[in-house]
Amino acid sequence: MNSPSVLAAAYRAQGRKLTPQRQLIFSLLHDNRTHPTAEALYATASHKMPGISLRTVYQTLNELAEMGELQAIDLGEGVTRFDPNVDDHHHAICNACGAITDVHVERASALRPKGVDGFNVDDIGVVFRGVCAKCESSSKRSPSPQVKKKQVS
Amino acid sequence: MNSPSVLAAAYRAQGRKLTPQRQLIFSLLHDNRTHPTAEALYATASHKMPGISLRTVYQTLNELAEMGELQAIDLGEGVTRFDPNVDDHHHAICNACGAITDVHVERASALRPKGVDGFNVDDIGVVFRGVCAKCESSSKRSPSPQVKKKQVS
DNA sequence: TGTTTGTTCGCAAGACTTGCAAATTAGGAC
DNA sequence: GTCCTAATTTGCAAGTCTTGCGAACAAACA
Repeated sequence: MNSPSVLAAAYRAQGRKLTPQRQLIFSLLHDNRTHPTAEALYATASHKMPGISLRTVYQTLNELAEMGELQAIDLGEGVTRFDPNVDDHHHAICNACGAITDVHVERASALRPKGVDGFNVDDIGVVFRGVCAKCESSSKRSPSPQVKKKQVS
Repeated sequence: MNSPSVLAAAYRAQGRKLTPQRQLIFSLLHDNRTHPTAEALYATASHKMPGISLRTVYQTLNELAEMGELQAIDLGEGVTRFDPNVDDHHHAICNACGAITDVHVERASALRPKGVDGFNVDDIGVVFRGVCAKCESSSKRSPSPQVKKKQVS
């Protein structure tokens, strides 16, 4: 995602207005690697700007996604998460703590589906599920499950 | 997924009852490659057994998923789909017609996430998005978009 | 400062799934 | 074949996440 100032310019260039709400959301998203949900961003935003509405957060996130400034991702949790990282990347999800990490996968773009003829691939998504280093080490003392149901496959 | 008769035995072995509703669902799922949603199965089931409830369909599907007889998959459409194919496989989704196809991916299990240390991979899911052969050829005459938002990445 | 749009906000509504309690029934005993 | 008991099925209400809508508001610009 571009920096808040670049986004501000992009918004103006498109005839969109630069409101305090939008600017706040830009800043909260900048360099954010937590893959927040709209609710999570709303919680943080409310802290800095009491009164901002969840509706506005959703709206701004959708705008940014449409503009290609961020990626809306759905990992099968029932909620949409937003990722400011729009470079080519994939995700690793910890089954214990739920943390989502952006990862690179070598030669991922070279993967091809077998068993289906003439399928024209536009996009490839790889999702790793497992246990992150932090949970791996702490689980030696206290296991902490956290996943509800089988997801993306 | 096992055959209806094997499932029947498995159910009895677990002290579960073999109801007509369950048997019907077993048969509808057998060799089903459409990745149906609960609603879709309910529609078909209702046809053969008027009065069956959507609640029962959901319940039975969840049971089967827990038993490992089928896989609940969420491709980010907002609905859960069920796949009787529990072998190691991945999915190709047509952005035009929405069809979901089971596919194999060579060396998929050898993929590793880069950029995250000590992540212990349990499961890898690959999703291909693009246009299937059928839509590819028909689009030469009539384009037919169908996707709402960006999904699994 | 005034005007014009684009925005924000709050609430209702929509889609999908599950919780719950009452009515029903499969499966085993007699 | 008849009973009994625990598992199931049902229908409805409730819960979660996200969007539609209309009124009030404010950024951008003359």
